[in-house]
Amino acid sequence: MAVAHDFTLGSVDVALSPRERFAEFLQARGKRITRQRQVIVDHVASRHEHFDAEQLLADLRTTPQGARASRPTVYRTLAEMVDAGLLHKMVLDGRAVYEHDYGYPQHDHLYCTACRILIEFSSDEVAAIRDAVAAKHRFLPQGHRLLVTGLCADCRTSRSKSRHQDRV
Amino acid sequence: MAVAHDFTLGSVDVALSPRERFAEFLQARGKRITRQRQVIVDHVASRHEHFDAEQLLADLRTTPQGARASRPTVYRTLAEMVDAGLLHKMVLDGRAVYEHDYGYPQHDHLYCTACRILIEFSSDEVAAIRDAVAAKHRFLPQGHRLLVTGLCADCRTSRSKSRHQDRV
DNA sequence: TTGTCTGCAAACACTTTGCACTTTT
DNA sequence: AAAAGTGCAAAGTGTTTGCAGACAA
Repeated sequence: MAVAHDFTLGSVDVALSPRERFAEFLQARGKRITRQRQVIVDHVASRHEHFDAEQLLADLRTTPQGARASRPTVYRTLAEMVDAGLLHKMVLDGRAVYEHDYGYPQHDHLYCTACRILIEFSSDEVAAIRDAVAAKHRFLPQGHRLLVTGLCADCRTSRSKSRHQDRV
Repeated sequence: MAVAHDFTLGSVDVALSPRERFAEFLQARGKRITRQRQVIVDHVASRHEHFDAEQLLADLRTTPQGARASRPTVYRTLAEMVDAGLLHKMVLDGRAVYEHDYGYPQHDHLYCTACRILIEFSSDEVAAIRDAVAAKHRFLPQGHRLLVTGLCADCRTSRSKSRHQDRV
Protein backbone atom coordinates (compact mmCIF):
# COMPACT_ATOMS: atom_id res chain seq x y z
CA MET A 1 0.00 0.00 0.00
CA ALA A 2 0.91 3.57 -0.60
CA VAL A 3 3.72 3.04 -3.03
CA ALA A 4 2.98 3.53 -6.70
CA HIS A 5 0.24 6.08 -7.16
CA ASP A 6 -0.33 7.78 -10.46
CA PHE A 7 -0.44 11.02 -8.60
CA THR A 8 -2.40 13.52 -10.57
CA LEU A 9 -4.09 15.17 -7.67
CA GLY A 10 -5.55 18.56 -8.20
CA SER A 11 -3.69 20.20 -11.01
CA VAL A 12 -0.08 19.28 -10.42
CA ASP A 13 1.41 16.20 -12.00
CA VAL A 14 4.20 14.43 -10.24
CA ALA A 15 6.22 11.48 -11.27
CA LEU A 16 7.38 10.06 -7.97
CA SER A 17 5.40 8.71 -5.07
CA PRO A 18 5.86 10.59 -1.80
CA ARG A 19 8.02 7.76 -0.58
CA GLU A 20 10.26 7.97 -3.62
CA ARG A 21 10.47 11.70 -3.50
CA PHE A 22 11.48 11.57 0.12
CA ALA A 23 14.10 8.91 -0.58
CA GLU A 24 15.50 11.10 -3.32
CA PHE A 25 15.60 14.07 -0.98
CA LEU A 26 17.35 12.09 1.72
CA GLN A 27 19.95 10.61 -0.57
CA ALA A 28 20.72 13.98 -2.06
CA ARG A 29 21.66 15.08 1.43
CA GLY A 30 23.58 12.04 2.52
CA LYS A 31 20.80 11.15 4.91
CA ARG A 32 19.71 7.60 5.44
CA ILE A 33 16.56 5.84 4.49
CA THR A 34 15.65 4.27 7.76
CA ARG A 35 12.74 2.05 8.66
CA GLN A 36 11.23 4.81 10.79
CA ARG A 37 11.37 7.40 8.04
CA GLN A 38 9.71 4.98 5.64
CA VAL A 39 7.02 4.13 8.12
CA ILE A 40 6.28 7.80 8.66
CA VAL A 41 6.14 8.82 4.99
CA ASP A 42 3.98 5.86 4.12
CA HIS A 43 1.61 6.48 6.95
CA VAL A 44 1.29 10.15 6.14
CA ALA A 45 0.85 9.40 2.44
CA SER A 46 -1.89 6.91 3.17
CA ARG A 47 -4.16 9.48 4.74
CA HIS A 48 -5.03 12.77 3.18
CA GLU A 49 -6.31 14.81 6.08
CA HIS A 50 -4.70 17.43 8.22
CA PHE A 51 -2.95 16.11 11.28
CA ASP A 52 -0.53 17.10 13.99
CA ALA A 53 2.55 15.40 15.39
CA GLU A 54 0.87 13.91 18.44
CA GLN A 55 -1.94 12.46 16.34
CA LEU A 56 0.55 10.82 14.02
CA LEU A 57 2.46 9.50 16.99
CA ALA A 58 -0.69 8.03 18.49
CA ASP A 59 -1.62 6.44 15.17
CA LEU A 60 1.76 4.83 14.88
CA ARG A 61 1.46 3.35 18.33
CA THR A 62 -1.57 1.34 17.22
CA THR A 63 0.31 -0.24 14.34
CA PRO A 64 2.01 -3.63 14.71
CA GLN A 65 5.54 -4.43 15.72
CA GLY A 66 8.27 -2.56 13.92
CA ALA A 67 6.06 0.03 12.25
CA ARG A 68 6.54 2.60 14.98
CA ALA A 69 8.69 5.58 15.78
CA SER A 70 9.42 7.62 18.86
CA ARG A 71 8.26 11.14 19.49
CA PRO A 72 11.60 12.80 18.69
CA THR A 73 11.83 10.85 15.45
CA VAL A 74 8.33 11.83 14.45
CA TYR A 75 9.07 15.49 15.01
CA ARG A 76 12.41 15.26 13.25
CA THR A 77 10.95 13.44 10.28
CA LEU A 78 8.02 15.81 9.90
CA ALA A 79 10.47 18.69 9.74
CA GLU A 80 12.42 16.87 7.04
CA MET A 81 9.26 16.22 5.08
CA VAL A 82 8.50 19.90 5.20
CA ASP A 83 11.99 20.63 3.90
CA ALA A 84 11.48 18.03 1.21
CA GLY A 85 8.36 19.82 0.08
CA LEU A 86 6.09 16.92 0.95
CA LEU A 87 4.23 18.65 3.73
CA HIS A 88 3.05 22.11 4.62
CA LYS A 89 3.09 23.21 8.19
CA MET A 90 0.78 25.76 9.73
CA VAL A 91 0.12 26.76 13.28
CA LEU A 92 -3.43 26.63 14.62
CA ASP A 93 -4.43 27.11 18.24
CA GLY A 94 -0.86 26.82 19.31
CA ARG A 95 0.18 23.58 17.74
CA ALA A 96 1.56 22.70 14.31
CA VAL A 97 -0.82 21.15 11.81
CA TYR A 98 0.48 19.45 8.69
CA GLU A 99 -1.11 18.81 5.35
CA HIS A 100 0.06 17.36 2.06
CA ASP A 101 1.93 19.70 -0.18
CA TYR A 102 3.16 17.37 -2.87
CA GLY A 103 0.99 16.83 -5.88
CA TYR A 104 -1.61 19.09 -4.34
CA PRO A 105 -2.66 22.43 -5.73
CA GLN A 106 -2.06 25.59 -3.74
CA HIS A 107 -5.04 26.34 -1.55
CA ASP A 108 -6.16 28.21 1.54
CA HIS A 109 -8.51 27.50 4.42
CA LEU A 110 -11.75 28.28 6.15
CA TYR A 111 -11.34 27.49 9.83
CA CYS A 112 -14.36 26.97 12.04
CA THR A 113 -13.64 28.32 15.50
CA ALA A 114 -16.44 26.21 16.97
CA CYS A 115 -15.69 22.70 15.74
CA ARG A 116 -12.19 23.49 14.50
CA ILE A 117 -12.74 21.89 11.15
CA LEU A 118 -10.49 23.02 8.35
CA ILE A 119 -12.07 23.47 4.93
CA GLU A 120 -9.87 23.92 1.88
CA PHE A 121 -10.54 26.24 -1.02
CA SER A 122 -8.44 27.64 -3.79
CA SER A 123 -8.41 30.99 -5.44
CA ASP A 124 -5.76 32.25 -7.80
CA GLU A 125 -6.98 35.75 -7.07
CA VAL A 126 -5.24 35.51 -3.74
CA ALA A 127 -1.93 34.81 -5.42
CA ALA A 128 -2.55 37.73 -7.77
CA ILE A 129 -3.15 40.10 -4.88
CA ARG A 130 -0.11 38.73 -3.11
CA ASP A 131 2.12 39.43 -6.07
CA ALA A 132 0.73 42.89 -6.61
CA VAL A 133 1.22 43.89 -3.00
CA ALA A 134 4.65 42.31 -2.82
CA ALA A 135 5.77 44.20 -5.90
CA LYS A 136 4.62 47.44 -4.37
CA HIS A 137 6.86 46.79 -1.37
CA ARG A 138 9.79 45.37 -3.33
CA PHE A 139 9.14 42.18 -1.39
CA LEU A 140 9.98 38.78 -2.88
CA PRO A 141 6.99 36.55 -2.12
CA GLN A 142 7.73 32.90 -1.49
CA GLY A 143 4.33 31.79 -0.37
CA HIS A 144 1.24 32.86 1.44
CA ARG A 145 -1.43 31.61 3.79
CA LEU A 146 -4.94 32.96 3.89
CA LEU A 147 -6.94 31.76 6.84
CA VAL A 148 -10.58 32.74 7.05
CA THR A 149 -12.00 32.21 10.50
CA GLY A 150 -15.67 31.95 11.33
CA LEU A 151 -18.40 29.36 11.67
CA CYS A 152 -18.96 26.48 9.32
CA ALA A 153 -22.38 25.66 7.87
CA ASP A 154 -23.13 23.18 10.65
CA CYS A 155 -22.01 25.31 13.55
CA ARG A 156 -23.68 28.53 12.45
CA THR A 157 -27.08 26.88 12.60
CA SER A 158 -26.61 24.57 15.55
CA ARG A 159 -27.66 26.33 18.72
CA SER A 160 -24.82 24.67 20.58
CA LYS A 161 -23.52 28.15 21.16
CA SER A 162 -21.26 26.51 23.70
CA ARG A 163 -17.60 27.27 23.39
CA HIS A 164 -17.34 29.51 20.38
CA GLN A 165 -14.94 32.41 20.16
CA ASP A 166 -11.41 31.22 20.59
CA ARG A 167 -7.96 32.28 19.67
CA VAL A 168 -6.59 31.84 16.20
CA MET B 1 0.81 60.63 28.23
CA ALA B 2 -1.35 58.37 26.21
CA VAL B 3 -4.70 59.44 27.46
CA ALA B 4 -6.77 61.70 25.27
CA HIS B 5 -5.99 61.08 21.63
CA ASP B 6 -8.31 62.20 18.91
CA PHE B 7 -7.98 58.77 17.44
CA THR B 8 -8.68 58.92 13.76
CA LEU B 9 -6.11 56.43 12.67
CA GLY B 10 -6.46 54.87 9.30
CA SER B 11 -10.07 55.04 8.31
CA VAL B 12 -11.97 54.17 11.45
CA ASP B 13 -13.08 56.85 13.83
CA VAL B 14 -13.39 56.05 17.47
CA ALA B 15 -14.60 58.12 20.31
CA LEU B 16 -12.80 56.63 23.27
CA SER B 17 -9.11 56.28 24.00
CA PRO B 18 -7.89 52.71 24.37
CA ARG B 19 -7.73 53.24 28.09
CA GLU B 20 -11.33 54.41 28.22
CA ARG B 21 -12.53 51.65 26.00
CA PHE B 22 -10.83 49.08 28.17
CA ALA B 23 -12.30 50.61 31.31
CA GLU B 24 -15.73 50.43 29.72
CA PHE B 25 -15.16 46.80 28.80
CA LEU B 26 -14.02 45.90 32.28
CA GLN B 27 -16.87 47.64 34.04
CA ALA B 28 -19.40 45.99 31.77
CA ARG B 29 -18.10 42.69 33.04
CA GLY B 30 -17.80 43.53 36.68
CA LYS B 31 -14.04 43.46 36.39
CA ARG B 32 -11.88 45.93 38.20
CA ILE B 33 -9.77 48.74 36.91
CA THR B 34 -6.51 48.02 38.62
CA ARG B 35 -3.25 49.86 38.50
CA GLN B 36 -1.64 47.00 36.56
CA ARG B 37 -4.33 46.93 33.92
CA GLN B 38 -4.00 50.67 33.44
CA VAL B 39 -0.25 50.48 33.20
CA ILE B 40 -0.50 47.79 30.57
CA VAL B 41 -3.12 49.48 28.35
CA ASP B 42 -1.29 52.76 28.53
CA HIS B 43 2.02 51.21 27.69
CA VAL B 44 0.59 49.28 24.79
CA ALA B 45 -1.29 52.33 23.53
CA SER B 46 1.84 54.43 23.63
CA ARG B 47 3.66 52.30 21.11
CA HIS B 48 2.26 51.27 17.79
CA GLU B 49 4.41 48.34 16.78
CA HIS B 50 3.90 44.62 16.99
CA PHE B 51 5.10 43.04 20.20
CA ASP B 52 4.88 39.86 22.21
CA ALA B 53 4.19 39.24 25.87
CA GLU B 54 7.79 38.82 26.93
CA GLN B 55 8.81 42.03 25.20
CA LEU B 56 6.08 43.94 26.97
CA LEU B 57 7.09 42.37 30.24
CA ALA B 58 10.70 43.37 29.71
CA ASP B 59 9.65 46.92 28.82
CA LEU B 60 7.61 47.21 31.95
CA ARG B 61 10.54 46.11 34.06
CA THR B 62 12.51 49.15 32.93
CA THR B 63 9.82 51.56 34.06
CA PRO B 64 9.90 53.17 37.51
CA GLN B 65 8.37 52.04 40.73
CA GLY B 66 4.74 51.05 40.62
CA ALA B 67 4.37 51.00 36.85
CA ARG B 68 5.06 47.29 36.58
CA ALA B 69 3.17 44.04 36.36
CA SER B 70 4.07 40.42 36.75
CA ARG B 71 4.21 37.89 33.96
CA PRO B 72 0.89 36.23 34.79
CA THR B 73 -0.81 39.59 34.91
CA VAL B 74 0.65 40.63 31.59
CA TYR B 75 -0.60 37.46 29.95
CA ARG B 76 -3.99 37.73 31.59
CA THR B 77 -4.39 41.36 30.63
CA LEU B 78 -3.33 40.85 27.03
CA ALA B 79 -6.01 38.18 26.71
CA GLU B 80 -8.57 40.62 28.09
CA MET B 81 -7.48 43.30 25.67
CA VAL B 82 -7.97 40.86 22.84
CA ASP B 83 -11.46 40.15 24.12
CA ALA B 84 -12.07 43.86 24.41
CA GLY B 85 -11.19 44.28 20.76
CA LEU B 86 -8.17 46.44 21.51
CA LEU B 87 -5.59 43.98 20.27
CA HIS B 88 -5.24 41.37 17.60
CA LYS B 89 -3.28 38.26 18.34
CA MET B 90 -1.43 36.18 15.78
CA VAL B 91 1.05 33.38 16.10
CA LEU B 92 4.41 33.67 14.40
CA ASP B 93 7.31 31.30 14.83
CA GLY B 94 5.69 29.74 17.81
CA ARG B 95 4.88 32.71 19.97
CA ALA B 96 1.96 35.11 20.08
CA VAL B 97 2.43 38.53 18.55
CA TYR B 98 0.01 41.36 19.26
CA GLU B 99 -0.88 44.45 17.32
CA HIS B 100 -3.40 47.23 17.73
CA ASP B 101 -6.87 46.49 16.55
CA TYR B 102 -8.76 49.49 17.80
CA GLY B 103 -9.03 52.48 15.59
CA TYR B 104 -6.91 50.73 13.01
CA PRO B 105 -8.07 49.63 9.60
CA GLN B 106 -8.15 45.96 8.70
CA HIS B 107 -4.87 44.91 7.15
CA ASP B 108 -2.65 41.95 6.40
CA HIS B 109 1.08 41.30 6.47
CA LEU B 110 4.21 40.61 4.53
CA TYR B 111 6.56 38.63 6.75
CA CYS B 112 10.26 38.46 5.98
CA THR B 113 11.60 35.05 6.92
CA ALA B 114 15.13 36.40 7.05
CA CYS B 115 14.88 39.40 9.37
CA ARG B 116 11.39 38.59 10.62
CA ILE B 117 10.09 42.06 10.02
CA LEU B 118 6.33 42.45 9.61
CA ILE B 119 5.10 44.85 6.97
CA GLU B 120 1.46 45.86 6.93
CA PHE B 121 -0.66 46.36 3.86
CA SER B 122 -4.35 46.55 3.23
CA SER B 123 -6.45 45.33 0.41
CA ASP B 124 -10.21 45.19 0.37
CA GLU B 125 -9.95 42.67 -2.42
CA VAL B 126 -8.92 40.11 0.16
CA ALA B 127 -12.11 40.68 2.11
CA ALA B 128 -14.09 40.40 -1.10
CA ILE B 129 -12.53 37.06 -1.94
CA ARG B 130 -13.09 35.93 1.61
CA ASP B 131 -16.77 36.70 1.46
CA ALA B 132 -17.22 35.09 -1.92
CA VAL B 133 -15.53 31.88 -0.87
CA ALA B 134 -17.32 31.81 2.46
CA ALA B 135 -20.68 32.18 0.76
CA LYS B 136 -19.88 29.29 -1.53
CA HIS B 137 -19.30 27.10 1.51
CA ARG B 138 -22.17 28.46 3.58
CA PHE B 139 -19.51 29.59 5.99
CA LEU B 140 -20.00 32.64 8.21
CA PRO B 141 -16.75 34.61 8.02
CA GLN B 142 -15.73 36.49 11.14
CA GLY B 143 -12.29 37.54 10.10
CA HIS B 144 -9.27 36.56 8.10
CA ARG B 145 -5.52 36.71 8.11
CA LEU B 146 -3.42 36.77 4.99
CA LEU B 147 0.26 36.28 5.63
CA VAL B 148 2.63 36.57 2.71
CA THR B 149 6.03 35.13 3.49
CA GLY B 150 9.19 35.88 1.59
CA LEU B 151 12.10 38.28 1.66
CA CYS B 152 11.86 41.99 2.27
CA ALA B 153 13.55 44.55 0.05
CA ASP B 154 16.64 44.67 2.25
CA CYS B 155 17.08 40.94 2.72
CA ARG B 156 16.56 39.97 -0.91
CA THR B 157 19.52 42.05 -1.98
CA SER B 158 21.81 41.54 0.99
CA ARG B 159 24.07 38.56 0.35
CA SER B 160 23.76 37.55 3.98
CA LYS B 161 22.11 34.42 2.68
CA SER B 162 22.67 33.07 6.15
CA ARG B 163 19.68 31.59 7.90
CA HIS B 164 16.82 32.05 5.54
CA GLN B 165 14.04 29.54 5.09
CA ASP B 166 12.20 29.00 8.35
CA ARG B 167 8.89 27.84 9.57
CA VAL B 168 5.85 30.03 9.52
C1' DT C 1 33.66 0.08 9.63
C1' DT C 2 31.89 4.61 9.74
C1' DG C 3 29.00 7.98 10.38
C1' DT C 4 24.08 8.78 10.77
C1' DC C 5 19.85 7.78 13.37
C1' DT C 6 17.13 6.39 17.12
C1' DG C 7 15.08 6.59 21.60
C1' DC C 8 15.33 7.90 26.20
C1' DA C 9 15.20 11.35 29.43
C1' DA C 10 15.91 15.92 30.26
C1' DA C 11 15.62 20.53 28.67
C1' DC C 12 13.03 24.16 26.33
C1' DA C 13 10.13 28.34 25.35
C1' DC C 14 5.95 30.12 26.02
C1' DT C 15 1.85 30.23 28.60
C1' DT C 16 -1.31 28.97 32.32
C1' DT C 17 -2.70 27.77 37.04
C1' DG C 18 -3.16 27.11 42.36
C1' DC C 19 -3.19 29.70 46.14
C1' DA C 20 -2.35 33.12 49.96
C1' DC C 21 -2.24 37.84 50.14
C1' DT C 22 -3.53 42.52 48.36
C1' DT C 23 -6.61 45.74 46.42
C1' DT C 24 -10.67 47.73 44.32
C1' DT C 25 -15.44 48.49 45.00
C1' DA D 1 -16.50 43.53 54.26
C1' DA D 2 -16.85 41.14 49.98
C1' DA D 3 -15.25 39.98 45.68
C1' DA D 4 -11.89 40.16 42.31
C1' DG D 5 -6.89 40.67 41.15
C1' DT D 6 -1.99 40.07 41.94
C1' DG D 7 2.37 37.70 42.21
C1' DC D 8 4.94 33.78 43.28
C1' DA D 9 6.20 29.39 42.26
C1' DA D 10 4.89 25.42 40.08
C1' DA D 11 2.59 22.97 36.46
C1' DG D 12 1.39 22.63 31.59
C1' DT D 13 1.77 22.35 26.48
C1' DG D 14 4.03 21.24 22.39
C1' DT D 15 8.57 20.68 20.70
C1' DT D 16 13.66 20.18 20.83
C1' DT D 17 18.18 18.43 22.37
C1' DG D 18 22.28 15.68 24.52
C1' DC D 19 23.99 11.44 24.30
C1' DA D 20 24.83 6.28 24.27
C1' DG D 21 23.58 2.52 21.88
C1' DA D 22 21.58 0.79 17.19
C1' DC D 23 21.80 0.58 12.41
C1' DA D 24 22.20 1.95 7.25
C1' DA D 25 25.70 2.52 3.82
